[in-house]
Amino acid sequence: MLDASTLDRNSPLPLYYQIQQLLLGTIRSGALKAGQPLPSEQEIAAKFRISRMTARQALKSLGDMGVAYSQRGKGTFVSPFKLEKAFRQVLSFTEETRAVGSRPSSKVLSFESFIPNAEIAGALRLKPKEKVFRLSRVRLADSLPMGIECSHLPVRLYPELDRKFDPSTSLYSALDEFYGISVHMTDEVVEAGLLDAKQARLLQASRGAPAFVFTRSSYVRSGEPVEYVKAVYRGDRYKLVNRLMRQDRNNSRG
Amino acid sequence: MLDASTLDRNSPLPLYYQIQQLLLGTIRSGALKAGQPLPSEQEIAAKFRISRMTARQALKSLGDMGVAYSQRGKGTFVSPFKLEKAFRQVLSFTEETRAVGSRPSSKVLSFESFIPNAEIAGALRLKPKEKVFRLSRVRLADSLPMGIECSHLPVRLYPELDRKFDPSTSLYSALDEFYGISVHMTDEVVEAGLLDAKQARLLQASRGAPAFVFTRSSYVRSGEPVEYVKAVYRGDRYKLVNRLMRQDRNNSRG
DNA sequence: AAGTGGTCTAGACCACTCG
DNA sequence: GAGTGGTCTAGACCACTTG
Repeated sequence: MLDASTLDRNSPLPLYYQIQQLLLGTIRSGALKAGQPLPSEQEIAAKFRISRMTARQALKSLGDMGVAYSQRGKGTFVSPFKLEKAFRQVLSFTEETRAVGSRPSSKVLSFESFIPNAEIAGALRLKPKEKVFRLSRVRLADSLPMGIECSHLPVRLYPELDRKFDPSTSLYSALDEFYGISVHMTDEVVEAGLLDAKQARLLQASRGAPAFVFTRSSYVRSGEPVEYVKAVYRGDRYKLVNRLMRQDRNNSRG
Repeated sequence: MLDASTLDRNSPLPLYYQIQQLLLGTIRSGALKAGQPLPSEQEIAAKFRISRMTARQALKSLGDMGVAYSQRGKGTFVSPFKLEKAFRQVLSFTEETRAVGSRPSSKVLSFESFIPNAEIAGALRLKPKEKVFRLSRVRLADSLPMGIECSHLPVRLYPELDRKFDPSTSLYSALDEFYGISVHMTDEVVEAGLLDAKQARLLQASRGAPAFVFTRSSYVRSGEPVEYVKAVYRGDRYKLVNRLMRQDRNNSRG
């Protein structure tokens, strides 16, 4: 396995990345378990006949991914934390629901364009009288109503979205596919609240039942806001799972 | 500013880190704004008379911190996202409260050791009949009750904690100082619920008011669990602020 | 003393972007 | 074509950990 012949020097994939994938494979296969040492930088460099800096880059990339961690003088070890699970990323309802093994679906309540109020216009940094699409949907997992989501999307960024987007599919996929806009970051505020009468009816729950209230602003890498969401989820069917890391002292000493 | 003389080659701090700090300073001072280009790798290397790889490491570290991002062929730019704020890290109540400019305090409800139930013992991976400390506190910000926290800590890891720890100080600081144990990661489950009669009384709120219910397991880097917390927070005084990043394609192509 | 990761050098070739 | 970041080399010295 750890052999120079397994590397393809003509591949467009960099050498460090090919090695990263090999090491990732041995970890995922279970051959290397949590806490066990990975091959050292010197060992990798020798076996693959590459420079130590390249071997180091492969191990470093595993560290950046959270799959391994290094200790000076000791070695590099498999991290006990599987961040493939439970790490909270920007996920659409579709992705999130599939990730837990359920089947996502939607019931569209409304899909229209209009000039929004100051809260929405401010969050999306709209010009005066600029329009947005508003897409309101009940979200279901395995046909059980989970929550109500109300997305606001600037018409300027998504011309003819109402004709191009099939609401039975993932909104994020459509935005990426049709407009080349992919969300890089989302800021989310979560509040604890109670369902009002209308929400309770749509979610087939009791009025006054506990609920999560989400307000989300999403941005592309340049910082431009591209979506503003208000959502209410049933407190009895929805849990938040967060993984929080302590500040890493590597790059911010002191 | 960008001058070889500003680097200290005898410092124990690495050169790339000194450069990182200089660049961070120009960004924090506002001299370099979101979206503007940082000096290129070649430029930094020339001005500081260091190798390009070292200049690259400085820029890379800013990228890892989320302060900047690089585009092949174009340059490295200041990220529009200030992750110094709102990025959700492992923070104690003390740290979190101070971060928003309020004064944290606590009222200790109980502090005792006992053999816990299966839920707690399982989360902390205790041996049969192994004891834990349980520290129950009402948490206050500027003297307003915010929530009730109930920490469980294995006695094995923290001998004589009940004598060493001053409950008016930060628990995390004490664990680090007295036992060299520093939390690396926390998995958190958040549920939406309602205050029961006892909780409402302790929090000076109404029974049935909306609330957050937290269950947190904290680990050191090796994966060993070191704390298990159950907490209830007032829904009207507490908000969760999360920052979610979309999966980065850098180190996990495909 | 031997092995480990952390830093650093002085080059090199490449793919990409932009004018 | 000039400038940028991405990758890679073949060395080097250091601090740290362990037997």
